[in-house]
Amino acid sequence: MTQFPPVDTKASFSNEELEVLKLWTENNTFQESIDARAGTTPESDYTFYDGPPFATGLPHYGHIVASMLKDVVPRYWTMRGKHVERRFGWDTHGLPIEMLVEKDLGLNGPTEIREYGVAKFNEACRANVLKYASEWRKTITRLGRWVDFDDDYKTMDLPFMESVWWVFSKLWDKGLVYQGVRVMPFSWRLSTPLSNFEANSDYRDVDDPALTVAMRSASDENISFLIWTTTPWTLPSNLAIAVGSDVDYVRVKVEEREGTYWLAKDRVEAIFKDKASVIEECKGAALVGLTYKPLFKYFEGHPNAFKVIASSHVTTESGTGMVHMAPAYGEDDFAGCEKAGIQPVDPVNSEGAFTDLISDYAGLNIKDADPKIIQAIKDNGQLIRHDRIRHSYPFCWRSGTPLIYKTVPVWFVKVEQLRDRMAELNESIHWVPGAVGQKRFGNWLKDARDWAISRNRFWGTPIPLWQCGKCGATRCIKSAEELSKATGTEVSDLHPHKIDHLDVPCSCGAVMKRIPEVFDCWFESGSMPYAQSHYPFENQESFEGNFPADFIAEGLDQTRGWFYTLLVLSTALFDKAPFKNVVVNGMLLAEDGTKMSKSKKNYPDPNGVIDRYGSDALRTYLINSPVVRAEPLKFSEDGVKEVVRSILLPLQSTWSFFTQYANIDGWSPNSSEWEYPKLETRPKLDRWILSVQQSLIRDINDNMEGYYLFKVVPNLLGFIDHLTNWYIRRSRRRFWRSAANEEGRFDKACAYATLYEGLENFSKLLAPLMPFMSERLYQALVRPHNESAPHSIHLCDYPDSNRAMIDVQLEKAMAAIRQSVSMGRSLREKYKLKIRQPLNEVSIVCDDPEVRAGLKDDIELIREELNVRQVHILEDDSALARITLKANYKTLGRRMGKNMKACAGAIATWGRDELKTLQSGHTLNFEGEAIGLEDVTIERSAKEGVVLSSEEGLTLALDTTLNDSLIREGWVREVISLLQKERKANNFEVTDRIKITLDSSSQDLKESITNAQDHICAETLAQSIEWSKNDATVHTIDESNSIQLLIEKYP
RNA sequence: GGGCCAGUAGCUCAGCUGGUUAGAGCGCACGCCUGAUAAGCGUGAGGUCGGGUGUUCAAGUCACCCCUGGCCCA
Repeated sequence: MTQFPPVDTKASFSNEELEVLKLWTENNTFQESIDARAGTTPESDYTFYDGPPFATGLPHYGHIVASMLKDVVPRYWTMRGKHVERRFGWDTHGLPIEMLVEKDLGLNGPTEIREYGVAKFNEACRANVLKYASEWRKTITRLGRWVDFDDDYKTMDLPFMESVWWVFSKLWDKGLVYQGVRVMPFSWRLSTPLSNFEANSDYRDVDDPALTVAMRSASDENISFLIWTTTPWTLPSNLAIAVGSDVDYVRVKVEEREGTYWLAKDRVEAIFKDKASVIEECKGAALVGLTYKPLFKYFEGHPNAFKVIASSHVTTESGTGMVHMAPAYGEDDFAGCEKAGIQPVDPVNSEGAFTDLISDYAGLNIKDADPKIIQAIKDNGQLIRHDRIRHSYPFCWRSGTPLIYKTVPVWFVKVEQLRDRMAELNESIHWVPGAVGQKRFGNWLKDARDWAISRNRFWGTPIPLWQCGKCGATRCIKSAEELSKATGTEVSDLHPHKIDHLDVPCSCGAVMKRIPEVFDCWFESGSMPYAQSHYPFENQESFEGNFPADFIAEGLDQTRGWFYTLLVLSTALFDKAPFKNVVVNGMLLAEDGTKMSKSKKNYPDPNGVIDRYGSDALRTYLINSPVVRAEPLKFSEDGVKEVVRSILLPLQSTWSFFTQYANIDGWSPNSSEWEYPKLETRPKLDRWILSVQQSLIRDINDNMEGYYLFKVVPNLLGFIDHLTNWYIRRSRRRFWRSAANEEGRFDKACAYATLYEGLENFSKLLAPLMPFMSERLYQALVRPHNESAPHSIHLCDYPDSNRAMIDVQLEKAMAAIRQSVSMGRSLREKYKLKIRQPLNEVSIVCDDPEVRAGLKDDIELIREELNVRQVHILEDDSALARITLKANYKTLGRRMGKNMKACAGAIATWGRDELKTLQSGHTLNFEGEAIGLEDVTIERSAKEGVVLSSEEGLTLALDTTLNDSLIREGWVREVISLLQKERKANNFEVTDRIKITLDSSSQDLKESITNAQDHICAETLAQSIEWSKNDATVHTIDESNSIQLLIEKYP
């Protein structure tokens, strides 16, 4: 009869996982895991927010890491009894999809999109944005992530967009929204601002004019300030000169030139070679406030302008160290002038031509105007140098024209006003790792600036502001219904092309039109807590009961992204932090440390890795990597393989071992044939492994509750070592031996019960991390024998540590035993004595009486492991080791101070006598200070044939002398081992009986074997041993003895 | 240019509020057990803790400066 399904150790983990997926789908297990925990109290709810990804490409490792975190934590809390809803989110608006669609349609920028038709364009975006959604679903599901794809949220859904409007309207009502300008990369060819990302995508090396221009002091015609620029067209808009406060400046007289010039000291040689002589020198701060005559007349009299101002961005690496400031055309210029109270002027239109403000060049493209401007300065005598420079400059990646930086009107949210409160609320968030929240995020909050939330694009949530062309009134529309009422038109879609034709009547009698901008898509993802539930239009109660989220997870790059926008909006709306716990993951790099790159193919396809090693292995590899501590991970397929080797295979092997023997013995947890022994009646080894397991459960729960996920796998590895390399190894014989008598049968029952409980608990511990392997264990071991057990492990409760089962003394003693065995092996290695060679005795010395008692209690175990006839546990090691004492710097350091070195020197001369004094409770004196037992550490040096492990306070000596009896016993062990190997080589079942035929030329060996015949037969399940000549392989036992052996199955 | 993180064995990483023999895994060398497992087990070699200066009786750990790499911002 088979109680447990046999384990196919040849099967691939990946294929077995597919079976598990099938099981979950058939039983609708995910949904049940949520429903089963649905409680009536808010405390039973655990809220998780999914940060929405963009599905404009296939999921890569970064998404897989995030998905894994977003699965492990919710699974854990579900098993802890929480009701955890998990809705998948999609980011659907914004540039990534617009760019793809532009490319598909062969369009170039806003002008062409308008010609093509915004409606058609937007519908194309809508149709394409979820192109990869099914691939995503497939990969994420295969990874084992449980998340609801059916009840997902998309930022382009009407309810979502309507909630975004509501969020915005709240900000509007609170007076947190205003219109301003911002300097952005701008393509005059396409008449549109670009994102920084776009501006970075096409840098080219180009030649540009580099002008050094003299700005004449307003008070003294003969003094000039030297500025430098590569964009002559910005000179008519110059409004200030910036200097660095701490930079050294000089005024110089130059050979063959009239007047004197101010410039940075470090730049004199670069500009004037050796022709300049210094007249005056000072720090930049001393120049601030000096005034100069405008280079052109167009903006004469501009308030606060034409002064020297201080700015932190000034360097002396190029130019003159005095920076030309045209605030409309550079971000630094803008910021510097804003501080100095200088409003920007912008005489360039959106096609890149000068406006009427610059009367001489009106209508001329700025690049075409460059030569004329240069000529004008030259004619004035203010052009000091005219060079050409080759530098890297951004180009419009669409039209191939040079970009300019230019102010554009933008809608802002007043984040600066919320800044302090945001920092306070941030304190309440549990960040993992902590430094990301305190340092990186905290610093970012400290100098947060107002947030530009508008974009001049098409596919997005429109900003719901309508403005009157006549009176200038602005109205914020708060819902689809309000828009319907105001316009008398049914509204079922809020996208710009569906509503922009709707005019809202103004109280002045004219009509209001919607402003052209759409929201920055970060505004939408920051609105996600409200918008995914269509709050406040629906689900008011459930939202308010579950806000803020218990947990979110995203990558380090989201510090300025999602984490930030969530906090801004929740602070403004609810004065609350939007989430309580956040795990931040690092970036994934290719194995060589460079960025993962599709074109370089420097990383393996994720689906391929899952096919080869399975999702459990990939998940475990990732969660045990630096990436979970927000550090970068160099992804290595070998690392995934290593997880299979170090965790999955040992575990499978243990499972298979258990199954094999349980089926032979007909054991099952509720079998009427077998007694089920109480824990306290079981042998020490059993109580030990279960104690270790309870300690493990305690540690894992502590780490999971603190979201320290990276600490979990090392815990698991430690347990697997204890289980396989000690518990099972030590228990093998217990499973195997015949259970003929009462005692043997009871011991066997203990072993089965213990290993079974160990495996059951361990599989539950693994469940959140390795949902597949744990399910397989559960289905094979637990389900068939417990009708009331839930049908999936993921419906079970997570193990809670039973402190009563933890026996600290026992764990300590066992650690000492393992250490002793390891030391014994080390000595055998040193003296080339293999384990099969029995030895006379080993002595173990330990000064801790409790550990000593533990060792004594398990003397038989040590005897067996080290294959010695006698084990002595001793208190006094004077026969084995020399002793020196050493100062305990930690306790003495503070007391001794400068005397520490002398004191350590004195203690080093002490020996056994001094130690005895200290051990008897007395103290010794050093320069007036009393030194007690706590203040010294005992250092032992081994005598010959002895090893020491100071860590465990253990000393071990091995008697390495051999005699005839020991040698002969070794031969027998050797022969048994050869016979077992032979059984295995012949693929015999472990229960097969055999017949042995031996042949040897050595009379001594024959004699020894004959004397031990019964023992050999019992060990190898042999019915008989015969001697006869045969030509089997010759096995060497030692220099003078060899043997040939044959075995056959006994009929 | 700024903020943050990292730099420890050939590789990937631990190392608590400073305390004296700096650890683990992989790889390497050598060896070993086995009636679950060779995708096993053990032992060993291997480090001027990125560089410098300082604080201290004592620095991988604290401070300052510099170098290299990453993320974000400018």
